[in-house]
Amino acid sequence: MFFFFFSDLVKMFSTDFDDYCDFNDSICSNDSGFERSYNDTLTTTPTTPLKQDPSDLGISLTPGKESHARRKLFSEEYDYPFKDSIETIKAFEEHLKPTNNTSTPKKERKAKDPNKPKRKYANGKNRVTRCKSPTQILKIKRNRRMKANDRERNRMHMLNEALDRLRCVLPTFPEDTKLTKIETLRFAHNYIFALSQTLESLDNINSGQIPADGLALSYEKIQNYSIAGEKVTKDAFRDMFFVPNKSDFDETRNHGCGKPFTNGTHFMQTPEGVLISVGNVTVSVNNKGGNCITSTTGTGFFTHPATYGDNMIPNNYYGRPYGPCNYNETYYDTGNGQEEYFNQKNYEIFKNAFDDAKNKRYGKNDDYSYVKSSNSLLEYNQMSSFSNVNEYTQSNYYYEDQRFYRNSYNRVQTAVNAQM
DNA sequence: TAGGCCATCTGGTCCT
DNA sequence: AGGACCAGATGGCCTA
Repeated sequence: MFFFFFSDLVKMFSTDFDDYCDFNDSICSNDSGFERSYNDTLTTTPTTPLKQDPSDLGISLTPGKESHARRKLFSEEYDYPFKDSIETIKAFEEHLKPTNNTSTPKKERKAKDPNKPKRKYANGKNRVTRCKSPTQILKIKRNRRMKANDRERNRMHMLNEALDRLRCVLPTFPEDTKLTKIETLRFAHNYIFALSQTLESLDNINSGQIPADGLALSYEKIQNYSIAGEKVTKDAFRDMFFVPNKSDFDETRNHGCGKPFTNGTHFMQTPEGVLISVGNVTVSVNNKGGNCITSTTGTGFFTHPATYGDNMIPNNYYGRPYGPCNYNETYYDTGNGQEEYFNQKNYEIFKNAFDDAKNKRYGKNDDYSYVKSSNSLLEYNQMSSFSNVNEYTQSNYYYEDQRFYRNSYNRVQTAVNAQM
């Protein structure tokens, strides 16, 4: 990366000598903003423990008293983003330094006279600082401002890098859509919430606190679930998980995206575990190795067609049909007379299918482009701004859960399964 | 052209 | 004094 801007070069080679000196003072000297902020981080030993690991997301799992200590942003290990410009500056400094071949020979220093009394300097109140001219004050201020700008720029770059790392670990889709900052944070919040709820439900099942045929979670429980002191309301929950209003559920077509289960919740207990509906993703965790994520994003395959035969029958669970990892049928009929749970093999299939799907274009409706052109990403995620239900269901493959229509669509490749 | 998103600059505040 | 953090202002880019 090269952060040396043309305007800087103009300054550097400005015809105004004072301007040049100002610039040289602030940038090219040992007191430059770039150099100081970089070198300081290499030499300064911080008094407080720093989060210096670049891979550290800055998240502490052990809550403690928050320290207000200021932290150094960079460490030796950190790949400082302005190295190139620093090297450029250093090179330019070297260029400015007089060489040994100068035509004006250096003056020999006079030897110090040991008998000469040392000059005394005033301290404290008696010390009088030398008056600075307005030009000098201006230079100092300008220098400080440039250094502060530099630090601020670096700080924001670090923040953006952390956001990028966060984006990488979120199961976002479609894959080629980059979440904005606020969307990234919201989604991370929701994702953690969903996972924690899933784990909690599974723990309750395993400990026998909740009967398998009961409801693990309800809206009321969710409402009382507090995250960082903030209560999750019913509407907020719906928005958080990108699901449409329940009234959007199309009974006649018996499909929809991210609709709640027919018991009114997004969580479903099964004898094998728990199902959680998060937008257009269904997460299933059970105790028989059949954990899976099912998504209807059109970015992957439901499973490899050869994995099971045509006698894979969509089941109905409380009126909400779904495929594998379900209540009544915890295995696949492979078509070879074998019953097969999700396993490593299926996981490999998923991975391969997902890679294949990256390059796959879709059919006549060109669903994704339609989604992108019809609604902003925010609407797409929140699913809260749709005034027209049809706009949401869209009559395309993306928002129709193809699992419901397996017989008619015959394994349309619009869903993804993954072993957790 | 308006609105959303983003990067950057800037001055203020708090802390060491 | 200087660094970290914050929020407001501003301008550029992109899209509907």
